[in-house]
Amino acid sequence: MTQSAARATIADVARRAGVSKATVSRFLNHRETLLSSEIAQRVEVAISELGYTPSPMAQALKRGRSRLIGLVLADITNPYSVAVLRGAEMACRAAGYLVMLFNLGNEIERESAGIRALSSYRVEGYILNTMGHDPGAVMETARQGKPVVLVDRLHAGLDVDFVSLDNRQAIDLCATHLIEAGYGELLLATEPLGTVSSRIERVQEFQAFLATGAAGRTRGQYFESAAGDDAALDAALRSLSTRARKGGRLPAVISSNAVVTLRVVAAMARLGWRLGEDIGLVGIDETEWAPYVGPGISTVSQPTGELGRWAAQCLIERLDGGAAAPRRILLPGTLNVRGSSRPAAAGKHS
Amino acid sequence: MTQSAARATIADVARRAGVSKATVSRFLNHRETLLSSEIAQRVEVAISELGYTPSPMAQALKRGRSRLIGLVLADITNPYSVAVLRGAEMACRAAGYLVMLFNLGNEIERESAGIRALSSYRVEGYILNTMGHDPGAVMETARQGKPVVLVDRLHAGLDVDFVSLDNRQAIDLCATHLIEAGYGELLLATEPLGTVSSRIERVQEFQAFLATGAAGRTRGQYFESAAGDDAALDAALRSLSTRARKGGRLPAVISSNAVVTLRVVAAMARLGWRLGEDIGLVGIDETEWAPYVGPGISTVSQPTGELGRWAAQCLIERLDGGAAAPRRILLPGTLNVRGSSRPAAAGKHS
DNA sequence: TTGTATGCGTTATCAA
DNA sequence: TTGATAACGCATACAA
Repeated sequence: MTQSAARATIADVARRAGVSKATVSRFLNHRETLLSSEIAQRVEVAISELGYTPSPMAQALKRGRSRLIGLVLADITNPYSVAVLRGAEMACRAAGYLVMLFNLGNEIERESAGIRALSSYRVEGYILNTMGHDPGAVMETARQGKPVVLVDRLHAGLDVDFVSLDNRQAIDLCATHLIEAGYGELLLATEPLGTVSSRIERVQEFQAFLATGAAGRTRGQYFESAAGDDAALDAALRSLSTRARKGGRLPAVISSNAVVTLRVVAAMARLGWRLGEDIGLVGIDETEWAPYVGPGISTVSQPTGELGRWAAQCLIERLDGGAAAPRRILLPGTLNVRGSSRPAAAGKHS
Repeated sequence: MTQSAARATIADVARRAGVSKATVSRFLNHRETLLSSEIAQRVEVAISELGYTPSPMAQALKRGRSRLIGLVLADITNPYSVAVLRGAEMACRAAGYLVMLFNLGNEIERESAGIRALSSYRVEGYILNTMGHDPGAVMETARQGKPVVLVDRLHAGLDVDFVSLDNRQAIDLCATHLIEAGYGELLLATEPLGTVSSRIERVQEFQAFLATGAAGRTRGQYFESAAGDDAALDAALRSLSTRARKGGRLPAVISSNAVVTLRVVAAMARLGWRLGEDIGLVGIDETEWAPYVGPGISTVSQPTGELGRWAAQCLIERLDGGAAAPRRILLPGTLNVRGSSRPAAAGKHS
C-alpha cells in the first residue's frame, strides 16, 4: 500500500512473490484452469501489498481488445443524451466494459474525428447518437468490422442495431390524448428535419395518424422551428389559432422534443397566451421543470435509461459472438398529463 | 484510404515507404530537428495512403505519458457539471489532451474506484468535482504525484489548485439585490451541508453578510433541505413567512443551487404561494427554464464554461512544469433579475 | 505446474 | 541522416 510515485507493474509483483511474470499473469487470467498450489497465495499477497492493478493499455495492446466501448454523443448538453449515457454506462460496467465518451458538442464536422479518436483507442464497438451528417465517418466503423448500435437516429445505408423510442406509439399517445382532451386543430412543432431520422419519423407518424380513422375530424400540420427564428414560430402559432377558431376547434401543439417545448413556452410568454386555456401542449421528453412551467406541461417520457441499457446490451451480445440480423428495438413512451393539455372552460381563447 | 479491417501500424507505413520504423517515428515526432530530405515525402504519402494514425495506447506505454486528463464528476446529470466538462474539454483539446470522464452517478463510494480506473489509464492529471467523502481516494492522486485541480468543492487536507464560483460575491449579489428589491427576511435554502465545501461556504458567507452593515436591519437564517423531505421545507417556508409578517418585512429565499431552486418552486405549488408576490426568490445557478417558471426566476449565473477552462488551464500549466504554490481561482457570478424578486405591490401576502 | 521467450505498436539509444 | 535494437507492461506459445 505504501508505494512510491510509480505504479507497480507485473514485474514488481513477480519479483516480490519470487515467481515469474508469467505466473502472475496466469494468476490474474487463468486462476481456475492452471491453478497453482500455495504460489497463488504468495502472488495474491504480493499483489495486494503492492496495490497492483494491470495496465489496461498494455493489456489492450497485447490482446488486441480493449474492453472499451465508444459512445459518441451529438450534444452532451442534452439531458436526453446524458440519460442514455447513464443507462449505457451501467450496462457496460456490469459486463466489464468501460465507456469512452466522445462529445460532438453539436459540431457535426467532428463526427469523423470522434470516431477516429475512439478507434485509435481500439474500442470494441460503438454506440452512436450523432447527427448522421457525415456518412463517411460512420461507414468507417462498419468498415472496421466493429459492431455499431444507433440510438434515436438512424443513418442512411447503415444496417445495424437500432434502439429508439417507438415514435409511432409516442405520437399516437400525444395526439389521441389531445383529441380526447378536446383539442381538434393540431400542430406538430419540430426542430428542422434535416436528415435526422427521429424528427422525420415523428412527422411521418403524425401525418399517418391524421390519415387514420382515429383522428376523426381532427386536422393537423407540422412546423419546423429553427433555432433563432422566434418570429416564424409565433406566426405559425397564430396561424394555428386562426385555423382553429375558424373551424370551431381548440388548437394544440405537440412539440417534438424538449428543446422545442421550451421554445413554445417562450412563445407563450411573447404572445401572452396561457397554456391549456388558449392553447394545448404536450411535449415529447419529460423534464424536471415540466411540472412547474405555467399550469404544468404534459409530456411523454422516454425510457431513456432503458434505451441506453438496451443499446449496450445489443453491442455486448454481438461482442460475445451473437451474429443475428440487425435488430430494431422500439420502446414505448409514457404520458404525463398536466395542465397544458386541459382546456379550462372549453375554448375561451380570443 | 482503402484499407482492410485492421488499422495500419507504423511498420506498415515503414514497409510502404521503404524505410525503417525509426524513420517514420522521427518524421512524426522530430520533424524539425532531424529533417530528412525527400524521404520525408515518401513517409508522408505512405502515411496518408494508409490513413495511418499512431496508437495512443502504444505511445502511452512507451512514453510513460498518455496525454489523457482524468475528469471525475459527482453527477453528470447536473447541468453545472456538464457545463464545466465542456469548458474543460475544449481547453484540453486545444492543448492536445483528451479528457477521460468518470461519472460517479452520486454514488460516493465509487470515488476511489473512479480515481483508480483513471489512474490505471495513466492519466497525467485530475480534475475533480466530487463529494470529497472519500479522502483516501483523493489523497491517492496526490500520492501519485500527479497534479490535481478541484472544481467547486474543496477537500480537507488537499492543498491543490482550486477553481470555483466566488461564493462571497455571489451571496452578496443575491442578498443585496433582494434587500434593494424590498425583502427583509431572508432564508438561505441549501442541500444538506455535509462536508461539501461550496455549500458550507455559501452559508458562511450568508452569515457574514448578515453580520455586516450592508444588511441593515435585514434578518436571515439558513435551512438544509433534504431530498425527500417536502414537509420540512414547507414548514421552513411557512416559518419564514411568519417571521416576516411579525417583523413587518417581506420574506425571500436564496436557493443555494438549481436543485434547491426547483424544490422551492415545487413548494410554491404546494403552498399556493406566488413567487415575487408572496415570497421572493433568487437562485444560484442559471437554468434554461428559469425565465418560464412562474413570473420568471431570478438567478445568479455561474461562469461554468470559464470554470472548466480554468481548471484545465491550471492542470496543463503544472503539466508543463509550472510549480508555483496552489492557486485559488474565484470567478464572479452575474445576476439575472426576473419576476421572482420583484414584489408586485409591496407585500400583499396574507 | 512453472519459467523463458516473443510480440503487441511505439519511441529512444545507439551504431552505422 | 538513417537503421537495428531494446524497452514500455502485459499475455501467451512453448519448453522445462
